[in-house]
Amino acid sequence: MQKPSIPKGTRDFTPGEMANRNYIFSTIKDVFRLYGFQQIETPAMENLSTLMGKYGEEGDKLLFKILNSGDFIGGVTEIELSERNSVKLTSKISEKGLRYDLTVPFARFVVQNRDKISFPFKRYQIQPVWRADRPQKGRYREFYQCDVDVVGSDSLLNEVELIQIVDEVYRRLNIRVVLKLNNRKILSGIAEIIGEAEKITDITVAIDKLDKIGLEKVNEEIASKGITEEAIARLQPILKLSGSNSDKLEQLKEVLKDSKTGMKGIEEMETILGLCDAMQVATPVELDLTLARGLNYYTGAIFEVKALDVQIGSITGGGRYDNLTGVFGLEGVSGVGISFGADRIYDVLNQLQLYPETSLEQTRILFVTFGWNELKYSLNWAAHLRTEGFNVEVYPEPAKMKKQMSYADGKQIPYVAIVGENEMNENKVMLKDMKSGEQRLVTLEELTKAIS
RNA sequence: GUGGUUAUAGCUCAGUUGGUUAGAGCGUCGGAUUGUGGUUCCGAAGGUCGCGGGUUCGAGCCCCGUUUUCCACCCCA
Repeated sequence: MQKPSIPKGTRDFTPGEMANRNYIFSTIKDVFRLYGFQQIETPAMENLSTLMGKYGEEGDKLLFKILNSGDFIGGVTEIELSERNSVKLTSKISEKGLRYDLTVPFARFVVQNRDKISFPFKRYQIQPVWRADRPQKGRYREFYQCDVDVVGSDSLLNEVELIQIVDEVYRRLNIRVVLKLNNRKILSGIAEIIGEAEKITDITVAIDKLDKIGLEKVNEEIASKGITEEAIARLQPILKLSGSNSDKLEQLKEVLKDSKTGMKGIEEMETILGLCDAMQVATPVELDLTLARGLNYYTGAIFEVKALDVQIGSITGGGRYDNLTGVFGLEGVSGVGISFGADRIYDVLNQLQLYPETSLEQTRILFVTFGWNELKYSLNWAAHLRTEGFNVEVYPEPAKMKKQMSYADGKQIPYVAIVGENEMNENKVMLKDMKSGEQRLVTLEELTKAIS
């Protein structure tokens, strides 16, 4: 007999775990709806041509590819096989892949369904994504993203609205967070000012590690990318920025005054921060230049949310992308969006034990019986109670009392209706409150009242 | 993809320098208790020690390979 197992980086969820996960999903969904976002779904698999090249070279490697059906090796020549070039061979034997995120499929969706949607289009999407990553803490190969995006509107109000959503979701979930904010235009301005505009990616990736590896190592890494000493020297004041958001912006204005792009970024940042103040966003919003991660397509604001009380990667992230649909042939549509990492939020909630107590209770009352006649009798009562909106179960066989009662206990069902001959004759049931242990003989009407 | 780490009952874990028939707690099932769960007592089922190979008279323990777990790097939710 074989021992069953599941692929690495994937997980099963028990009913208890699902109750907790659904609490997260419904909280997030409720807030999304509060701002008028509408739900869409896209297929788990996309054509590889849609996915490839959208996440950089690293991303392509992390895509799960689906083997073509049937004789997938048939069209491959001996020469191609003997070359042993996996990348080349992949395109011959696989044309579909599992989605890597929700943003690219969404871009595809917008382009393909442009006749059915009007801008600004506000959608949310809660679905699993897959990455062929090596699993570790807070990192899975299958995990859920909860995306909200607005496309077809340049207004910075959209950024602010997303921040309000973050604020509200984490307020409802009772998680203390900080929202880090950066702007790609400011980063571009920095690269421009130090005279290394083409090296912006190398520079930002290195800056991103400032917290982790320290100033010296960052400088080493930048130098190793072939950036001149002079440029590195000019970068130093930026790396050492400190003080409040407005302090930092003042210092940046001085440094970036000759960069049109950089100044535009600062202006955007000031607008967003100003509006957050005006909207009384409770979550601390922090200008953080080291927040440089991000997919290649961010062009304006970049967001990241970190939990304050649990050490885990970011639990929400996103940003503005000016031309995401461009690769699919629809130019000039700007979008901004964020993604809540449901599985990391789940880990945070587990660690902090922040679930509401009621989230386990599903069934309100269980009917426990002594014989098949009593069972039949109970089915009628149950049917009636269900029309009243109660979640009701009838134990499917007249098993031993202990067995039936243990079942109620295990599922934490708060009420049990015990039905024997005496109860049937009186047209009543014995209602037991499982918490207090008290029980009394009641009519259907009294029962309805007692368990509401 | 790189480096380290882990794997023993459904779960959490013991298991001595390599030595007979691999243990515990929890859970499950049965009984004490034929109209009463959560407490208690008794009992039972359940393991090719991740898998494959090697060393040895003898391997859960040592060696090699492989898969898996967790951690760090790369990257990311």
